[in-house]
Amino acid sequence: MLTPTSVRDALHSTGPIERVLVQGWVRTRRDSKDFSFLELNDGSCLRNLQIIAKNTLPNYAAVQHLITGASIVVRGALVASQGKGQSWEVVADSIEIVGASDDSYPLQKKGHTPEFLREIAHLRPRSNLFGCVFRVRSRLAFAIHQFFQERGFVYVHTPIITGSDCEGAGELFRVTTIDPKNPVRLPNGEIDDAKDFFARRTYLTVSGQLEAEAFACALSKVYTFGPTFRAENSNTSRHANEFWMIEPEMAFCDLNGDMDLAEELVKHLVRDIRENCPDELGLFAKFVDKDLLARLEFVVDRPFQRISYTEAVELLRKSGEAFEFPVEYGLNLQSEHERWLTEKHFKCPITVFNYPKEIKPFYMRLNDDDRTVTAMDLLVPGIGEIVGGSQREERLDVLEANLRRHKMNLADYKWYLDLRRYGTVPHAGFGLGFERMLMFVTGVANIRDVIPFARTPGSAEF
RNA sequence: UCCAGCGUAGCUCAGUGGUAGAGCGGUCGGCUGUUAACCGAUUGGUCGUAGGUUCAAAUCCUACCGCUGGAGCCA
Repeated sequence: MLTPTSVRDALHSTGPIERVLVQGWVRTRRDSKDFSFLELNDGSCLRNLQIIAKNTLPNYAAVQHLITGASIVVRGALVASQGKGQSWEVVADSIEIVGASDDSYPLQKKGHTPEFLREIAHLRPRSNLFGCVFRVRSRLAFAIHQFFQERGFVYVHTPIITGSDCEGAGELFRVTTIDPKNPVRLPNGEIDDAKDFFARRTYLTVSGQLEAEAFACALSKVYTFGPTFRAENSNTSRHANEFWMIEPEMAFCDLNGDMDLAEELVKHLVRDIRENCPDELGLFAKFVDKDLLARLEFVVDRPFQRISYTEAVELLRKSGEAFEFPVEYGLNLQSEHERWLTEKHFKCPITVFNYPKEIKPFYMRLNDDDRTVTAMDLLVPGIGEIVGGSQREERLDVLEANLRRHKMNLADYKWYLDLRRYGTVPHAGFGLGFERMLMFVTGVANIRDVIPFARTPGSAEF
């Protein structure tokens, strides 16, 4: 019984192999006089394996009708190629046609636009571009775990269904088993949430941060890595309603430690992908973003710039640039402002920290100036915000005051306040958008093209 | 959700008031250790949908749908 060899392993062979078994999908066929060339791809790598199908094969007539998309199992010999372009090829003894394809198969061997491929999300991983994207996605996820595990972080699975509805991170999807045609109602006519499955209102999580804080205040260094849901009607290339997020949280850590970790993480991930996915990056550099390799090198080589919000506002005001939106202390930085800072002024990733307390959520730690909180946003060229984080308010009285100032119900946060009541410690963390990081390392410009089956407003077909 | 642009063959696009087009793909044939192969022929259309203007609409107008880019929200 011959065990299958992947295309990747076959192409990396150090010598000829008398008997190999390879299987996959036909990318293209070229006929020669007495034989046919088949390009076989099995997704194990970007490159195809060339199969020589001689006209002495009993099913040669059928082989000559193989077109793009067909699946085959090939038995034969791996030999040094006579042609240019590849060092190894398989001379087939037999070709079993497992599943034929026909002329309605939408993928051609020529380039397709990502927009078209998005409409056939079930077939697009068979394209070169998306095969590369999803191999890199897998490697990036692995590199994230590796980074944290090597540094003693504990992986925490925070809940996907959550009861807290006011984390300040946007609109939430409701989770309910209430029959919309026949809900149990209160005397005042409102739906009785106490009769719902969890005996309260529940939602899909918008962040695992609050739960991660609880675990950081026990296991010291933790991280989450899981799906996140936002019900915002966002129609941009950087937003999806279901996305993955990495949220480290560290006890006994301040904002500087937090910024150090974010910078170290981003650099580690870029370095890892450069080292482990060179073929994929080569394809992105060729067909997606010509400046990709130079930008990634730049990121690895140089320290990220760090400036306070106040300094950023000063720089923007002195820039002489005609911005569409006003630059003023106390206002949020607009996309155009962030872009100017990272793309035009510093030309590298930057971390902006210490934002006015009025524009940031309740859990961020108040600075001694009483005006700013220890927020930090890591901005990268081309994408904008990739990391958002802060040192958390660990002082019980200040946190309670924050909750009141944000008009939030203290009783809903009893367990969160307990963390400050019993053995409170300074702690900090951030959220890294997994897809945004993937966009950054691949150069792919639309978030819908780095998610296997994207969920965006009006779109959940697959 | 707001602003702008675009919907023509399976794909990428040209056609901007007067006969529906090209390249690629598919099919057939030729040539050939080819490799985004090459050469010839051929196939292929509710011009996004519905109204309207006009002798005549892919082309002009209106609405709707879809997609793309930008903005807001943020990861």
